[in-house]
Amino acid sequence: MPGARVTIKDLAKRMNLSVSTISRALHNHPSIGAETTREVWQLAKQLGYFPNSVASNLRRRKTNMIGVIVPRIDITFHSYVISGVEEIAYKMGYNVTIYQSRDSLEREIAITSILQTNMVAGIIACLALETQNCSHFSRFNSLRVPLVFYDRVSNDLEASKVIIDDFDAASRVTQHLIDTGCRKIAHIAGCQTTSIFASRLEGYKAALLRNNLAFDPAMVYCTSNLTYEEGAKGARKLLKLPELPDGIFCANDYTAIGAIQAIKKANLKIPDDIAVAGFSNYPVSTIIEPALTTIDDRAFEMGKTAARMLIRQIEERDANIASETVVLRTDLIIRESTRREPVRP
Amino acid sequence: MPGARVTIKDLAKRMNLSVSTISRALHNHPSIGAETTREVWQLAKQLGYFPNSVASNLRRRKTNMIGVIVPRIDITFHSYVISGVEEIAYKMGYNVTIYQSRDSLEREIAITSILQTNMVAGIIACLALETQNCSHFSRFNSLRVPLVFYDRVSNDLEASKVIIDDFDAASRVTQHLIDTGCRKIAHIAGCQTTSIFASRLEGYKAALLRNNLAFDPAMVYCTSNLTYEEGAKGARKLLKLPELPDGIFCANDYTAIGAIQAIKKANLKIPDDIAVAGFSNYPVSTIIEPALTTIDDRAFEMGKTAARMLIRQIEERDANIASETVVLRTDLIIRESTRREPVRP
DNA sequence: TTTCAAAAAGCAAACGTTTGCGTAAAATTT
DNA sequence: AAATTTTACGCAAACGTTTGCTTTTTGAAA
Repeated sequence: MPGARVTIKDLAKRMNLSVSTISRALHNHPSIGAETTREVWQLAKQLGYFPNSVASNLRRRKTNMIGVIVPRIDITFHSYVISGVEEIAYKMGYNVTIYQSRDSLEREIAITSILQTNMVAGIIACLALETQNCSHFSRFNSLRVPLVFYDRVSNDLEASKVIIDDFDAASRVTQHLIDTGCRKIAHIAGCQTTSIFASRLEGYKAALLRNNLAFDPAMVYCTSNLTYEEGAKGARKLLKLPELPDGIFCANDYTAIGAIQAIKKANLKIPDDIAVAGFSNYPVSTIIEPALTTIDDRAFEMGKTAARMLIRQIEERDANIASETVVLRTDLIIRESTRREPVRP
Repeated sequence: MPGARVTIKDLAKRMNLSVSTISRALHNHPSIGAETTREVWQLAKQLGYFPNSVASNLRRRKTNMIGVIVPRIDITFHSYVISGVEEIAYKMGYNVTIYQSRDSLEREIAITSILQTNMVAGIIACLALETQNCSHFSRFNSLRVPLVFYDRVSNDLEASKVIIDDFDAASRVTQHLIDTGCRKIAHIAGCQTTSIFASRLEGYKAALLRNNLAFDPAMVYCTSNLTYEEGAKGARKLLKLPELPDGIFCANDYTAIGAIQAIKKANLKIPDDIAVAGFSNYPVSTIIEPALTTIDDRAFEMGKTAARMLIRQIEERDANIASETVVLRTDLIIRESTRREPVRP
């Protein structure tokens, strides 16, 4: 950024003061006279001075940059999280730089290197689907760069986390399906090496067992990506079972919507023949017909919380905060896709 | 970022070489012996050296940071643009930092100041709805920081732009409605002080006139935000007109979806009673029933293009590229919401 | 008037790189 | 063998701040 950038030195020269005095004046340091301080500020404004944060960062050996690693920005959930992070960061004087791992471990590793050379003050990350081992993040422990994982987190690394209780949420959705009379509930599941999706499956199972309903592995369709297409495909497959399910709990809203459309195409009624529930409360869940029952995963809140936790750790580094884990409350949002007369046998 | 960070000095000490030699070796400078270079790299790796880009940026007086200002991250369109920007930036070795203006002029101004102190190498921005006057961006001209606007651009400022031809696209959508037999076409419009929305209205008008159809101001419903709710509200209002429209062109997909649901609620058939078209080709436009005819505004492409243009300007600064404007091709995507038998009177 | 403390400002080093210029040794040419 | 070029590296300043320590100035106490 060349051009005629005004520096602290220019101000010093113009006022016959030393650069240290100018610097202190601009920080309203008490050891500088009130009069001088005022004049410095005035001249700075007049000359269009802007502090150079690069120089400042170098000297102070810290930046106000928060590095955020998301699988993809254009997934609704993550765009909400980022929005929340930016909201808090902006208020607190931090900048947010974004990197997409695109669910690739290789890329995630490369990004951690970039973050290290960029001297970020802290990191917020959601692990790539491919990532099993998080050793590439461990360097930040020794560098004492705080790290907050959200949603897809790592358990084999000392780091803060903000998550939802996927087990509990899944179990509540399933219970809701049961409460509305479903007895043969299928599940369209995500990649089972990812803990949140494994937990959702477990929550589903637990609810079944709790209600003395048999768990049937044939009723679980595993996807790798939880896309709309996979949802539709899963539903079509479930519809070919000898015994049709009367409810489907999908591990996210995309698959739920795919499933709904596949079911409608098969001329079955939702929720009467099959009730469908999703997970995430994406905006589209109110658009689909019937509107989708789902779990609000509080993405925006998750972003804000992650940012607050991170900034606190950055600023109270001396306090050496032990890493903490926050579990956000989730809400079950009941809509038309499961709204049928409660049946009590 | 404290902790035991290894610097170039440490390497120099360990190898009894000067820091300049190390620096050059790490850049594979030809004036350093091949043997030495190899050894330096090896030691760097062994000691876990990472360059400090803050120091490097200061010395080189430039960063590899691209500042992106979007109205909101969680709007589908912008999240796609950002994704495209990040994609290119990552490949070219640039970092992307994101700021949300939340359509507030005040905040947009504050962000430009932040970008200036952060010494960004270049800026990609979509103007806030509130922004009429862009003088707060003009500082980057004198600082010689390249600037690329996308979608909502400014005409009273020397800067590159990547846009779509809103007039043409709107005119094509409208023509399509006419071709399918619509004769009384309404328009749900965006905020008319924003040029893209004004152009869409103009394109709509032009198509009408070209086909000898009267333009009726009562057939235009102006919204400020183009939200789902406003779309529904606009449709309800249009349905109360003495003469019902037989087609509605909506300035974006959100309003189109709102309109579709309002129309369905009024027990009118889409597209038979009223055909509906949107603008943007959001994912939800394939989910809504009937699927929505719309314009693909190529958001991801727009982001990639903006990033490429910006980076070229950053790197060829000497060449002093005159600002350029790129108009992206748009595609009319025809779906069920307008698919009716072509009527030729 | 001398003494001393407080207030206000300056000096200079440091942050970790990059880079123009200078120089010694080695290799090449006369 | 001397002169010249090439190769490989070092010196030191610079980028724009921040900050520990020192110095000067001012006003009050002795």
